[in-house]
Amino acid sequence: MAADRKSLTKAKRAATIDIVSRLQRVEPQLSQAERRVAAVVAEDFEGATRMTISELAARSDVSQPSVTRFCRSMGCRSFSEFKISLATTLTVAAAYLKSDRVFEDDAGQLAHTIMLRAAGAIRECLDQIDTSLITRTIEALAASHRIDLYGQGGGSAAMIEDAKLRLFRLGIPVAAYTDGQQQRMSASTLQPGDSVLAISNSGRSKPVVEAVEIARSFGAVTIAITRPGTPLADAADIVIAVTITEGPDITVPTPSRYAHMALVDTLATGVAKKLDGRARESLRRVRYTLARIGTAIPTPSTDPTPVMLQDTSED
Amino acid sequence: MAADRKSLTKAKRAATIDIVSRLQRVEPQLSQAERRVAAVVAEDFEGATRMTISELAARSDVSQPSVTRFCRSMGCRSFSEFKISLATTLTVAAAYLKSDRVFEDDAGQLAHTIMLRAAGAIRECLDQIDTSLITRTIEALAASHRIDLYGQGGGSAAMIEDAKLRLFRLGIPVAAYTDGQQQRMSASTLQPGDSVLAISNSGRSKPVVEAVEIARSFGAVTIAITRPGTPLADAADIVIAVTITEGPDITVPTPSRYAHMALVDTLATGVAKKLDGRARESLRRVRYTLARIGTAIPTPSTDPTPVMLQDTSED
DNA sequence: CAAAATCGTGTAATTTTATTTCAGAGTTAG
DNA sequence: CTAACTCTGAAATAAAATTACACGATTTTG
Repeated sequence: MAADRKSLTKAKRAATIDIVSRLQRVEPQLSQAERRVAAVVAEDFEGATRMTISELAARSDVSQPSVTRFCRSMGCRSFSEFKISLATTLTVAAAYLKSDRVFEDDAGQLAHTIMLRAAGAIRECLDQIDTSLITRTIEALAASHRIDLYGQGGGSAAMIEDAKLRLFRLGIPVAAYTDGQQQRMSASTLQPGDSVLAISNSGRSKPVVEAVEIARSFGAVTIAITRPGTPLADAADIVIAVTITEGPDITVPTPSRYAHMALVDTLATGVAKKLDGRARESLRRVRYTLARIGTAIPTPSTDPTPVMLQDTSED
Repeated sequence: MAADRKSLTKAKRAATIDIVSRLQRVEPQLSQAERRVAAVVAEDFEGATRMTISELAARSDVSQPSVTRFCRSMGCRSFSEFKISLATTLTVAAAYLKSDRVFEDDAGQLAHTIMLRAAGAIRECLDQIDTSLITRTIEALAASHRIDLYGQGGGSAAMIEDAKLRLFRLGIPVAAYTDGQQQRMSASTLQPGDSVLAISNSGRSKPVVEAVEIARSFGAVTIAITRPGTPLADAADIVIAVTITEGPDITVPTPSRYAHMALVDTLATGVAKKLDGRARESLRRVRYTLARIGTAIPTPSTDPTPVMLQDTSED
């Protein structure tokens, strides 16, 4: 009884965190009926959050009071408190703890998991960036006569492509290379006043590292968005270090791309602000041109579509 | 039909997430009593998850049925469902914007703004997706003999490129076209059993719309990730509607790309789960091959770097 | 402008859900 | 074998949530 009271007190605080692992921990101390409830809950955590006490009791083949007792044993004051705690736990778990258990049956769950992780990556990135490096990078890019972008492999290649557009729109001479050979070739034509921006999640893409080393040897400012402590990080002048937690499930795409893209957006916007007049004029021209060609003629309907929507320059 | 889809979407969405932004969105449509409830909830989301209906009614100074009606207006079937949804949302929200970091300098503020908006776009997307369409799309893609990806303009082109990699890694014959001419050419070689996935933020990229129409006429399943009510949305069989709030500043890249990428990741993961064995084997081979060539040889140092990090397949 | 229809709201009834009480069954210890 | 104890569910109770309904305010319509 004394132990009971004590655990209850402790539970009070712990109840807000991780019901799932708590369930596993206290499981041996549960009575038979309670254990049956635990089993049913464990079998479908998600569903448990939507059950009423009578439903759960019926499924567990125990009485309703036993369910209430179970909740108390779990450190919750009531059944509904238990449900709320469980729901909270599951949400966190979806993204971080049980990352490879993706509910294939429910597309909503899947989307939820993926997107939560994506947003998490961006947040993680925001938490760890060194703003002084961002400032330096923006200055370097804004002052560059020419910018080369290097990335290899699918994810980074796409990000490089996107980065090209971001900078290109500002009227900066920029080129993106995803091929190792071309990267090295381009790198050897760089000179002081030029910059290289290399993106690699692993930081171990050999061609990229080599190209960066070449670029550096020719006096270009080399900037890398990558993991710290990797060959690429060692090779570059300015290293924007990003470490994103990866899930173990290989079928889930890495969320680091979101962080990289967010960084590129930040840099591009920073450069745009720095160049202001010039960049704005470039952007204006790009938009104007696109509005006239290669686009469906805006339907003059009653549709109150804002002008923005007819702009395809952001496609 | 439009009304049909809309109501279906709304009903389906109920089970999904982000009550908070939905609250803000539907707020103007609420009645006076409901709005009072909304105000009380908004004032203390956290606390609302622990209130009973009578408590909430008393605090809002409305009757209990009004609270129930409020929950229905929010797309929940019952008060308790509302509470669970709210609890989930809060947890998600915490994960999305829990960066307590305060930035003093300009670069930091910039990064903060950009990244918050990026995360916001993903959340917005999560809030508005119709999960049944996601399911249908995953099924269509998984069953396809061949998949064509169309996107034009910078942002979408990069996303298409990324999507190609995601699907390609699963062992699916996939091709990405960013050129209008090529899109049309490829589209006319499609046949029943093939699919097209088109991405466009504006939904008005003429070549893409035309290519989709051609593909459709040849019996391919056409899927579009775009804004609802646009030419592209009209042209495709399955429309995954995404409307992302755009900022007025033209120097800031559109955040819709994050949403599109997240959707592609969701679809790709869904397809991977569906194909499971086959996809896993493909992924394994891709990784194995990449681990042997084109990569820096892992330094056999004391560095406790997990194996994952030496994998460049996700670059 | 008045009658009708509609909408929003609360009261009261009803149903559903959760908790407490209590007694019986099973278990262990002396 | 019995006393003390634990576990459990039935039943009672309390609480919570929903439905049905009616009243008053507003808008619509002839």
